[in-house]
Amino acid sequence: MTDQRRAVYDVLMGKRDHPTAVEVFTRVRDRVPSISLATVYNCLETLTDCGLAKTVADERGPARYCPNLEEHAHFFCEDCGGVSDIPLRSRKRPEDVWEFPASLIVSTHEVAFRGKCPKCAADASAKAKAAKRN
Amino acid sequence: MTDQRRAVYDVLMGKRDHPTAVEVFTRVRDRVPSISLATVYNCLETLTDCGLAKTVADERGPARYCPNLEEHAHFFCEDCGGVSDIPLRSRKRPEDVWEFPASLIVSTHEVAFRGKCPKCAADASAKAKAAKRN
DNA sequence: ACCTAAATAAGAATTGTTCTTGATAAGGAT
DNA sequence: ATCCTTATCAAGAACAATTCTTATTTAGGT
Repeated sequence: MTDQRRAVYDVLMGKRDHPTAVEVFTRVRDRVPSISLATVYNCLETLTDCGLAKTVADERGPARYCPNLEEHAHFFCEDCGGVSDIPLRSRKRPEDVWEFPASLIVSTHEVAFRGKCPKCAADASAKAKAAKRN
Repeated sequence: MTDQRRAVYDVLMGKRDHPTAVEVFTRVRDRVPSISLATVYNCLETLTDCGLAKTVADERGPARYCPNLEEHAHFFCEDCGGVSDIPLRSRKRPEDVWEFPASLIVSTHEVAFRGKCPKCAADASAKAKAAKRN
């Protein structure tokens, strides 16, 4: 655990959103001004290899990083671009919903939902109402 | 529907695997030798916009394309790199397994599983047995 | 203090995809 | 049939995100 790795880890834990590597880079430079983007990538990879963070793939956009180690899915808001965690219901498993062929071995899964977050959904319906009145 | 689009569509339907844009490109050149990769990208985008195909994002690898319009998840084999479709159990929904905050509106989801396909799982266990004997 | 292995910084290189530009073609109006 | 409008295409440049390469720095063990 080097200075750089500690700083990257602290940044990730400090604001528990889902920053991209570049966002981590800009945040971490406050503490380690000499750090390079490549090092941030290296540190993030090291942390995920150690199981201290997870990567969140957002389609073709930049990868995001997540300090939530619980099993969970991700929700991507189409309007504001925000990312949030969606927990698994207790005692439920993906196998309850999808039908796997026998003898297929599943080791991991990634689940992404897209739509409107509560805030953007409210904004959109408020806007729709306003349009109706005119 | 132009020649190029028809050819791309036929390639996608002909061999119902999950080709990348480059794979589609090499296959479609048999029929339309003058086609360019950029046109293949354009055609694939047009087809997905029309709802005739779906894109399958494989982490940071190249995007793949899928002619299966049914709702389904994807399985990525860690060993052979193969991609296969995983159907939803009848009358089951992702909402059965994940807990969404109220007033969040989900419009789409993408589900990816990783692990070993039946073939690679069999190969791996055969190899493990062989190693045990020695 | 020295040696070795690992981590870092800097920037080049790579990969997959999108954009730009001018050329080409298709369909409708004259 | 010719012109006009619009969409599509081909080619390659541009782009963004990430990875690789190389030399330098650092830390820990002898």
